Amino acid sequence: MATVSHVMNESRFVTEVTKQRVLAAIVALNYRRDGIARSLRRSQTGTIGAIIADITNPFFSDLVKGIEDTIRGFPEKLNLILCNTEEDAERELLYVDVLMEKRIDGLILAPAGGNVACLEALVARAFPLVFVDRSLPSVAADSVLVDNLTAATALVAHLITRGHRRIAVLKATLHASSITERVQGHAAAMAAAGLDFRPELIVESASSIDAAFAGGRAILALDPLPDAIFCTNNFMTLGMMRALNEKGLRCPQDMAIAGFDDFQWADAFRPRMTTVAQSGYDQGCAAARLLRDRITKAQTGPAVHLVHGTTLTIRESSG
Amino acid sequence: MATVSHVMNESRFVTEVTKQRVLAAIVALNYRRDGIARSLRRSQTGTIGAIIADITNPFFSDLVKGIEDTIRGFPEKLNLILCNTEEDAERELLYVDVLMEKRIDGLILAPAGGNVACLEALVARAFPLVFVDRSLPSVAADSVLVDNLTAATALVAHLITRGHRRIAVLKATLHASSITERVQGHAAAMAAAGLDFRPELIVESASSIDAAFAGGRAILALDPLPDAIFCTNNFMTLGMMRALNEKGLRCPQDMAIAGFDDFQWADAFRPRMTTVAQSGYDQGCAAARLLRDRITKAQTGPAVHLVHGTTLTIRESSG
DNA sequence: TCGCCCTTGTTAAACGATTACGTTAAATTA
DNA sequence: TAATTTAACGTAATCGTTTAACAAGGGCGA
Repeated sequence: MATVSHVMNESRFVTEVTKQRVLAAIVALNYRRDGIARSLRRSQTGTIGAIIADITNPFFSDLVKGIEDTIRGFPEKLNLILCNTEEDAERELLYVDVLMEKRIDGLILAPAGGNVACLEALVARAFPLVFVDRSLPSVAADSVLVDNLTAATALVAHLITRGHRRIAVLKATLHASSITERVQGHAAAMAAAGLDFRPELIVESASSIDAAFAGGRAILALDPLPDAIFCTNNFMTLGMMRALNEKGLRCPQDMAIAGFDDFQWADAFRPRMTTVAQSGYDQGCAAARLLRDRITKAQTGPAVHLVHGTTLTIRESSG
Repeated sequence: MATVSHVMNESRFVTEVTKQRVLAAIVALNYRRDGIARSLRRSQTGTIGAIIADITNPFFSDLVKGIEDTIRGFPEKLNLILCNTEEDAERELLYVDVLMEKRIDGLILAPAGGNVACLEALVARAFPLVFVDRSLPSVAADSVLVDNLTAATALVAHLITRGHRRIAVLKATLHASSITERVQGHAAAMAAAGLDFRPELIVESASSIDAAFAGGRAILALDPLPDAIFCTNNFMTLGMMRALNEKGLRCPQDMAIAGFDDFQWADAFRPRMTTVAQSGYDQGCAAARLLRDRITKAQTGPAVHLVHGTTLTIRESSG
């Protein structure tokens, strides 16, 4: 029994002849070792969790793809359990609980916000946790993010250089740091250009295309109309375009649009969208690597924070 | 110890007072039960696997979303392990192996093809398995599919009624039943219209946007050019559009296009695409329900096959 | 030849739950 | 009062591995 284990794990020398006998028996009996019993004994499961907002959002599916592609390359065979919170903090908490009960080795999380205590408890006992896309300032976990503030500021500044003055924001109502930073970027760019901040130009909607459609309608009901709109993520952009089409307004002739998050098929889009592009894939890869380092204790120091670059992609939608 | 277990599982009567004592101790000690030990003893893990081609493809991310939304509703708390094969049969086999070692309770699979023996062995020992998007005829597992042949035939017939005669196919080189059926649909529609089948009009490329771009170039290098192109999935459509743009050809004026799989944001697409739309989400939900019934033994009969409907959505790209 | 070490293989104690079976005390019956 | 039933909880076996500790056999030097 022990010898079989040592053969399978190469954890001790076994003579070639017995090794062959073991291997032969394994195929003869069609034996597969029980990973559950193994996990119990070794107290590690080779499974990590990813809790994200919505796999349907291309940003997150790219991210998950990055995670998967990366962990597949690791010698320790890791698997990924996927959870969608739909931005619901309660669901997040529930998922964290069941994943911990499943004894995952680590967790990649795009926090919905609001579960600070629970997450602080995790990092307090050195559980491998890495934030992605957003973070919670009070929780000292690793993170991979982009500089939303700077990127959004640059995007809105670009709109201003194109002559737009009344710039509205279609904001996803998330408690995510990423979104609030993007809105702050708008304010910063407006202030820098000496334009006054008008609260009625910030319109919120839930983070889905349908909700954004409604939000877009609200923006188009403003009087006077804005001359440009900044959409804080790709669902917002899509919903906004729908509202624009419904009203028969043309972009960029009647209304300029610029958004956060590029699409994989941006070139099939009309109008071609001016966006801040970020690579969900690369961020997923980086997050997976950080997590692995925590799991293997290759990294035990204080939280490391990676800031990935964004690229302002100017196309025709911004006028 | 036994009493604690019974309190947590409500598996035996326990007086209110001891129950409260147990509960109090649980919070006092911050006790979480170990799901791994539990799984070992009960020999079921509450985890299912989903092996799909590529989470980046909106069809599959919708599908996964459907699975997740559905299993979250089940009383038995199930979790989902996600695996991308990228259409590689070897990777599929590897994933099946490690998932079985992890003792998953069931598996939802979009088979890449080629692992017949292994999958037959699974169903032979009544392991819960459901095919999705494609199936393997010789493996008697549940499935949820669409009628690709009929749908593709109707789509190509539509192109023919629009006056197109030389209709090319940009085919994803998959060994998947779905794709071959779609190509057969093309042949069927052509035959029904008395148009002759020209093998040089079938161009293959791997299932990614980049590969499809190359395939699209190959189609546009044909002499004479086709007057319409049928793209067998959404990656093909995107790649084809890229090739068209590159050559400065306009759709539908210079070339008609029709594709399989709709996009969530089809209305932001230009030209508006004529497509066969299918709901990945609904198929995911259905697959999850079938799997649950197998896991709980609510269903033990012969394989059940669900055929979901498709809708031919005629927009402007087909001319 | 004896003792020692080195090499390989075996035994058994974990891991932390579930659950069949046993036990105790109180309640009921004869 | 003794016997039996019932209610409530406790004991210990079990799931299938890993791995520390032990054992047996062989080679080698003194």
